[in-house]
Amino acid sequence: MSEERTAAAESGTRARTRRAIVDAAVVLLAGDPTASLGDVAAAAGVGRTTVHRYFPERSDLLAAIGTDVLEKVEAATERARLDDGPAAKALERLCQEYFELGDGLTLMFETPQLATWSGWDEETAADEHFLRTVRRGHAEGSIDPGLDEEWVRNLVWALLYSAWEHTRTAGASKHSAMTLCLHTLRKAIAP
Amino acid sequence: MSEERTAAAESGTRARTRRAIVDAAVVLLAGDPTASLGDVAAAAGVGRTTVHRYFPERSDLLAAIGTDVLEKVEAATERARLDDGPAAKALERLCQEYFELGDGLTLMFETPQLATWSGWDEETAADEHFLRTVRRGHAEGSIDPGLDEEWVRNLVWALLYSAWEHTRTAGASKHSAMTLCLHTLRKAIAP
DNA sequence: CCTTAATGGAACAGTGGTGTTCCACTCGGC
DNA sequence: GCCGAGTGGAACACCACTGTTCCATTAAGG
Repeated sequence: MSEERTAAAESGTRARTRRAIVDAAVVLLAGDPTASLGDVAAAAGVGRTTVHRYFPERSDLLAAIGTDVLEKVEAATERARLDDGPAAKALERLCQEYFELGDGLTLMFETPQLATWSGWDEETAADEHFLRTVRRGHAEGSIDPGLDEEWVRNLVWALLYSAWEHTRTAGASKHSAMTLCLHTLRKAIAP
Repeated sequence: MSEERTAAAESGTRARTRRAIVDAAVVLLAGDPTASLGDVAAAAGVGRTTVHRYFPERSDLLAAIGTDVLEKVEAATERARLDDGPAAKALERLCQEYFELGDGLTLMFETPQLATWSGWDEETAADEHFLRTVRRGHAEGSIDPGLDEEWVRNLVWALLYSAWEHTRTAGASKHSAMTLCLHTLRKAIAP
C-alpha cells in the first residue's frame, strides 16, 4: 500500500519531471501560445519523447496546465482570506496573491480555453467566492455599488495583467508594479 | 492620370475585395489568432486563391491588418482632440473613440506582434500624443501624478479590452460597458 | 551491485496548413 | 455581343508539427 491510487501517486522522479514540463510549458506558452511540443521539451530540458510519455496528446498537456493554474488560483484565493475585514481590503489582498501567479496570469487572461480543457467548465469555488465578496462590499459600502460583480472581476484581472505586463515591458520592479496596481484598484472600486 | 501611383490606387473592385478580406481577418483572428487562411477566405466569402492573390504570404496579410488597425487608431486619436480641455476629459474622449475599434481592440491588445509586422516599430504619433497628454494632466492637476504615463496607457488599454470582453461575455450592451469603463477610468486617474 | 524505472534519440507515417500553378468561369463596361 | 479583369477551384509539392515505435543508455534505489 505504498503507492498507487485512483490517479495520483507517482514515483518522486516522475513527479519532478512532470512538474518541470508543466512549469516550462506555462512560461513558454504564456509568451507564445503556438509553441511546439519540441520547444516545450527543450525548455523543460527533456526529450520530446518524454513529453509524450507524460502527456500523450497536446490537449493532455493543456489540460494539465489548466488544472495546475486552477489549483494555484484556488490556493491563492484561500490565502487571501476574502471573508476577513472590509471587502475592498480583501480584494487588495487577493490581487497581491494572484500577482504571484506570474505567467500563469497571462495564460488565464489570454487563453480562456484552458478553462474548458481541464475540469472547470462553469463557476469555480474561487470565482464564486470572489463575486460573493464583491456583493458583500456593495452591501457594507466599501465597494462602489455602481460596478456590478462581473465588471469588478474583469477589472481586477485586467489590472493584474497590466501590472504583469508593466514589469515585462516598462521594466518596472514587481513591487512598484504591484503598488500602482493596488493604488489604482483602491481608487477604482471606492464608492 | 486616372489610376496608379506609387503603391496605392486599385480598381474599385480590387479595393473592395481587399477590404472584405482584411475586415474578415480582423474579426476572425481576434477570436482565434491561429485561424487558417482557408478560414479567412471562407469568412470573407472569397476563394483561398484570391486571398493569396492579394497577400502572397500570411505575414503580408498580418502586416496589412497591422497597418489598417494603426490607421484607425491614428484617426480615432485625431477625432478625440487630445489637446482640447482638461487632459482627464481628453482621455475619456479617447476611450470612447478607441472603443469603436471593436475587434481591432482585441488584436492590438493580444497581438503586439502586429506592431512589428507593419511599419510602426517604435513610438507612433498616436502613442506619443497620448503620453504627452498624460503629462499635461500631471502638470495641470487633472491626472493623479502618482501614475506614470506608461501605466496610464496600459490601464486605458486594459479597461478598453475589459469593456469589450464584457459585452461579449456578460452580454452587456456597448453603451453600458462604455459607461462602466469611463466611470472606472475617471475615478482611477483622478488625483 | 544489480535490477528496474526512466530517459533520449532516431526513424517513421500521418496530418493540416502553406504557397504555387493552371484553367475554366463570370461578371461589368465598352 | 465581346473582352479582359477578377475570380474560384482543383491539383500539386512542401514543410512543420504530431504522435508512435523501438532501442540503447543512464539514474535510482533496494
